[in-house]
Amino acid sequence: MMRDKWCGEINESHVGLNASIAGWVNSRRDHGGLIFIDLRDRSGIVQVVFNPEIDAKAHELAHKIRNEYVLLIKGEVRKRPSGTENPSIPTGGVEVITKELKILNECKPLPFMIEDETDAGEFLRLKHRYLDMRRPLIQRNIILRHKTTKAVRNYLNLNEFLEIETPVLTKSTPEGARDYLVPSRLNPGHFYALPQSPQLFKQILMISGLERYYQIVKCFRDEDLRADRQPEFTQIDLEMSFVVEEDVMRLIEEMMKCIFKDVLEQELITPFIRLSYKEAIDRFGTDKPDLRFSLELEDVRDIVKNSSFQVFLDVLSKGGIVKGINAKGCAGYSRKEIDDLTQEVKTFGAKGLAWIKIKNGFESPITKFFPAETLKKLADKLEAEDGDLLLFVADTEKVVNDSLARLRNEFGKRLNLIKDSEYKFAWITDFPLLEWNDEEKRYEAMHHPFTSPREEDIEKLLSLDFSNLELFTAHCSLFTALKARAYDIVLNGHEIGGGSIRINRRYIQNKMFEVLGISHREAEEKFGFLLEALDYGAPPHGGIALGLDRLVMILTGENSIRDVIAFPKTQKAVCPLSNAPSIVDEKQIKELNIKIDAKIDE
RNA sequence: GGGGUGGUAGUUCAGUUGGUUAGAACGCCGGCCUGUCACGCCGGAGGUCGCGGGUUCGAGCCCCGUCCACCCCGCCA
Repeated sequence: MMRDKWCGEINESHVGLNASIAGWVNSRRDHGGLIFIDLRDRSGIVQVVFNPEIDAKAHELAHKIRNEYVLLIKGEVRKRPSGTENPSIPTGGVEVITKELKILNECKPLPFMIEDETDAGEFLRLKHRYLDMRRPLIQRNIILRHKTTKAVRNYLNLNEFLEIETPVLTKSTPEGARDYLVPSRLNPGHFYALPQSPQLFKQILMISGLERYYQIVKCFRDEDLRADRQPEFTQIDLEMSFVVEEDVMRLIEEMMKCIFKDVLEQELITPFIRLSYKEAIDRFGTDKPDLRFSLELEDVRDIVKNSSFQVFLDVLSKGGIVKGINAKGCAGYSRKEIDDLTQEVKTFGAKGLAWIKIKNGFESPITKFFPAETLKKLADKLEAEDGDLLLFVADTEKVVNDSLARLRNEFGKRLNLIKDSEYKFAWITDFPLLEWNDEEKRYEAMHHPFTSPREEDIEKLLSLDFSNLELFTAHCSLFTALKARAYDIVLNGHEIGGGSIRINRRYIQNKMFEVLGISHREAEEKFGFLLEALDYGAPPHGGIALGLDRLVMILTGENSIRDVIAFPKTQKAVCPLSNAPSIVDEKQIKELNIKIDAKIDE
């Protein structure tokens, strides 16, 4: 080994000893006589001193040292002279007096400075990710991610799970996200798909009798990006046989306990809160509520129907809803501030935002449509006090809930209702089995097509006739009443995972495909191997997949999963470091029997 | 596909009503400096104002288009 100590581990106990350390020059302070250098490696920073009276040669050489030069230093650990200690770093009581300096490599002037509080643009940071990742903050994130996967593996290994790999070159499936496709050279005109998740394979593993499977695995979805969505992302994927919902949820609760203990040294309280999908939507407007604060939505239909406010009445007559939220203490909001909030809800399709300020009475352009008694009831319902701002949205259920859920989160932040370092888990259960897709005019699986309906809904499902569209629509309410054996896990307002108990009987799976409008032939083509496997003694099974990137993002307190991924992509799914994707040689394309039909800017 | 914000020195930004030579800080280069740790002091270099077009006597600034980045909607079982 070139070195025998890490920079960050040097302390008072090493005083008087010789040490070899290596690392990068974090900063230099050249006094002409004495030269100080902060040397950094993964473990931390230690001050190195060059004194011409101790080693004139090293001192001379040290003049040319610049930031991020790579050095090997041999020297003596010394207590710093009294009064020159630096309490702001862990090694601040000591320093290394250089007796031998070796410059292992030089470094050009940097495109941006390497410091935790960098203000460099993100694109630049990603382009030079190797420099960005030298920042202790990013290193901390990467290390924390490692600790998380280590805790996961420890826990699952102890619980008889087997880590099993599944194919990356796999089959395109019709449901779900857009696939990334890989052309097959050996099979002209045929394509693999990169897996959106190992869903089918993990079910096959259960049918194979392997009982408990897990994998920390890359998944791929060719959809547009967000702060918490990358085209390739990592799941903690697991599946178990002979279990019901409760078993999977308990297992994950225990796993989270281990993660929090190992990674954050925190005790989690279990079981986590359980909310039905309906309750989550009713109270918070979303199936991923942030439970660190209350600020709940209130349904005010019954109250506002006693008004002459046509906007509300129209919505109600069309079967829409009206809900409100109380922005505590915001009665002082200006016209512009309310306009900005209105703009915010318009992105969800809301046509407007009704407001009432509580200021020694009711102040609002709409009060004239409301009898005094009705206003009083509204205020009571929203527990309004003097100084509050009441906000209402009237529209379809979806628009109202989406809009107010956003406002709720916004006010959670603005009103400082959210404590950092607080973690609120919840399980969301009792999801509808099906969801109407208005674009395709058909029902879709809310979770995925392999999710089992509730036991008591199976008979209902089987008895229904889906062959004709009219009956289909006539039975609308029946379909939406069907519940899935699915569960999502939510942490601080982020969906960090979801799973279900799967269908393990062929006839039920067949029926599901029928409901989803997937023809017998298509089902055979796309999922035939699973369907067939179901015929050969498929055990009851279920599982879950957790988004590792999102989980680690929350554990590190970051706002984007890009900060917890070593090599993330930009919003256009470009890797600024490698410049992928790129055009390829004509020859490569030809070998794949593919023709490009696109204008390409080189 | 849509909405929003941004793009000026290596970096982060400022740049007035369209008007002379486009500034600051940090970084970089040279010099001085033996207790600094945001070292200090003196001096210096550094610009295709994202790109293309237009309006104008004159554009970093106004208009049109385009590219890129970030946030959001759609989309993401």
